[in-house]
Amino acid sequence: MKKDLPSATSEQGLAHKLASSGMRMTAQREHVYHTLLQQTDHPTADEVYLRAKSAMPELSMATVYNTLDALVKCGLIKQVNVERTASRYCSNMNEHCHFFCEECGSIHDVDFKKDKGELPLKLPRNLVPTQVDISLRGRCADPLKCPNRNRN
Amino acid sequence: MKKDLPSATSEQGLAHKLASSGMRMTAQREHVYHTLLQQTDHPTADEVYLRAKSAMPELSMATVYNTLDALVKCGLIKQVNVERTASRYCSNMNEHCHFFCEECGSIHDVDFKKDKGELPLKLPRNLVPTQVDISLRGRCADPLKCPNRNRN
DNA sequence: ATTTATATTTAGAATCATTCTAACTATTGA
DNA sequence: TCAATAGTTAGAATGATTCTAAATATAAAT
Repeated sequence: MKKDLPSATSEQGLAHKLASSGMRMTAQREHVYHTLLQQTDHPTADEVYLRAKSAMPELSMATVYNTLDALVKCGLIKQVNVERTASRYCSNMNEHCHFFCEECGSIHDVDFKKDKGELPLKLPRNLVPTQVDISLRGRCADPLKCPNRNRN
Repeated sequence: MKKDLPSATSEQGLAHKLASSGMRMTAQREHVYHTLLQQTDHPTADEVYLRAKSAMPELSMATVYNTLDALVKCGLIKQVNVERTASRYCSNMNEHCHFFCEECGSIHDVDFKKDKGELPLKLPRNLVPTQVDISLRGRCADPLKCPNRNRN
């Protein structure tokens, strides 16, 4: 399995993006961010906590929540809410949306087409959207064999 | 203000839809359903509880939750999750999506265009969606004057 | 009508994810 | 090196929702 070491690129990107939101770079933030980059499987805060804690045992849950918030605010990760259970976090920052398999609980990224025109909505002039969210639910081809079964 | 009495139509629709999901018609369910029809403003479970309770004081919160679930399962109402706070409920069953104003907290229904083609997604063959959800966030023209300010 | 089986309601306890608190520690800039 | 500020921590608190177990209502079958 390929586990990238913290790359200079992502470190600098992190420090820079944090700074430009008036936030400091810390060991915890760096570590949580890299934990997210290593396994791009839409973990919950709790899962991030468990993964990150193994290499940084003093890490607290509160810091994980704080850091995830910070990273979302910096535009380095996305918060994914396809279910009403715990939020999940996504380090894929390409524009995409999410498919939730109701059978196996996995979440799959779905890209937009190159030329995505306008959405077919009768949007009144008085409503000005800054964000559009599309989410799909259904089943993957074979949920029982899904490699992401209950984990993606 | 126009408050429709329980119409024969909606009562029968309710009884029938409940029955076809193997559920019984009860006074509580009827009352909660009509409470939802009377004010189509995306109330939370708690708000439904307060409104419904005034005319049926013995009503419990648990029953409101049970009933809302039942109505969602019967296809008589929709659960709306534009925020991670309490779910809201919508009795508009025309196909539509929701706009959430981050300024005033109001939720507005947005209809689809007649001919909504396909969504511009690169959907892999192995993912079969049964449901597509679009949600918008932004601001309404004048959130301060929004008639639905913090309540819609 | 009575009985029986099953569904529903209820209050309150329990749960889960998340946020808050207040003391402590680290980082930055003067 | 010090002061100011930001970040971390454990644990308590919160809020929405679900669970529990006893009481009640409904429907179906005598």
